[in-house]
Amino acid sequence: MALKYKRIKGTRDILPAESEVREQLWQKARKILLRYGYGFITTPTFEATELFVRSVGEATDIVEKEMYTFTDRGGRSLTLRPEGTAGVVRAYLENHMIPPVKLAYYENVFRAERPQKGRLREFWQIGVEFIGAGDPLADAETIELGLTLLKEFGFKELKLELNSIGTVEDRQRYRNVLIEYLEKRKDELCEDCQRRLYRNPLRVLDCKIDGPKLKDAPNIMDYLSEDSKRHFEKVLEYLELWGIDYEINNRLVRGLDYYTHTVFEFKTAGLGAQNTVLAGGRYDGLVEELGGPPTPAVGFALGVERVIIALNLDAQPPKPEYFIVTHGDEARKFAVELIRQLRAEGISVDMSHNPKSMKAQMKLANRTGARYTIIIGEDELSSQKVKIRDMESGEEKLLSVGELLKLG
RNA sequence: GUGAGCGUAGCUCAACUGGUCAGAGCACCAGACUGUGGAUCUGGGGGUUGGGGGUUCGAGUCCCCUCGCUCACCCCA
Repeated sequence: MALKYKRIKGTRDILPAESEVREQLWQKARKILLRYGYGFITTPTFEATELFVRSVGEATDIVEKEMYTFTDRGGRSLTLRPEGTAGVVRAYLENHMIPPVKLAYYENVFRAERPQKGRLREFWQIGVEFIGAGDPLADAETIELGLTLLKEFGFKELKLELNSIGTVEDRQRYRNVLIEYLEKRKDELCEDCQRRLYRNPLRVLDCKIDGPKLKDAPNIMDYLSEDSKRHFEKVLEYLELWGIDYEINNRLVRGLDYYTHTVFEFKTAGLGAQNTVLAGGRYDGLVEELGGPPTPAVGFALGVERVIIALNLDAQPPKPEYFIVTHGDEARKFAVELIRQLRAEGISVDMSHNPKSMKAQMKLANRTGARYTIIIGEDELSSQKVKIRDMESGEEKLLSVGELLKLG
């Protein structure tokens, strides 16, 4: 194959059939989001680099090595958004929105990772941000909304894992204790974890190699403040009230620094190593971090491609209702006018734009999947009728243009 | 960034230990059917076997480099 231009690694072409799948997912999501009081927002694809460094966190992998950052012609450092929350919070502040406010989006995000199953460099997320609500009910509702969306998409087997990482202070306290604990076992840790020990000690517990060995590691629950604990318990109470199954995973950590208190992930089979389809949590410090007043918030994002892969979704590309086949120059001219009228009436109809044999036109008609073929030739012109052929049954009947238009 | 596997027509794949091995099916186009698709038959276009170098009388087939794809690690949706 000697193609001159190819897709950039980790990007995809979304063809007509998959476009239908995505549209269906988004329509389902929209319907439910409206039910929960969400409005929709679209923010720019790129923002000032500093916005993401500030919100996602300087020391996170996303910021350190996964951002598509470039300098524009004015010498400003810009970045293709690696996630959706930062831009939405920025827009919330910039547009002086009044809390509480619920904002949902469907947008592409970019991360320069090595692609693999369920992981792309450009991928799409459906996300929600509930800004200005600090009550545990908001956490619980957000989780319940995520579950509702996934069920609506068709998921049957889902595992909800959740944890609380408390406030920034709680986490700092826990971090210190954990580092102390890990330092004593430094020699037993794998290479990666020795490196992670000071940078991201919470991650060590999640390590596939070392995690299981550290059964007696300090538990974050023991280091949460009373308020934090109570908040988390309230969240669990609501989930139980609604009969939502969950599993507490005290080693669940998120890769973005802005999270506080509740963090959660929905996992599923069929995704290879990337088994999380939806993840999120509370981020009470972010609005303030970005220059606003102290404002609690909670949200999540789900990976559209992961949903499609996990559920093995597909759909038919759109088909026209009619396809016009002509014989002779006069008939073609007649068809050109007819097709315009039909389309003006809202009917989907197409024809061959290159003059071809009737056989070739019929083949094209067949391939487009049209329900009916409209055949126009000398006979039809002289009788002022067109022949409608049912492509399924092969039945044909003559109709006047007026009758055809009425039929729709 | 690290590791493993794979790269032959648009697609799915053949070609024994290096020797008519550059093929098949599907798809596409045309004809059989000078006004009719999806079936059948016939024919046609399309590949510098990802690219470069090497070994050899001779290389998709062996060696090296390179590019690309896939999966996994890391991390994440």
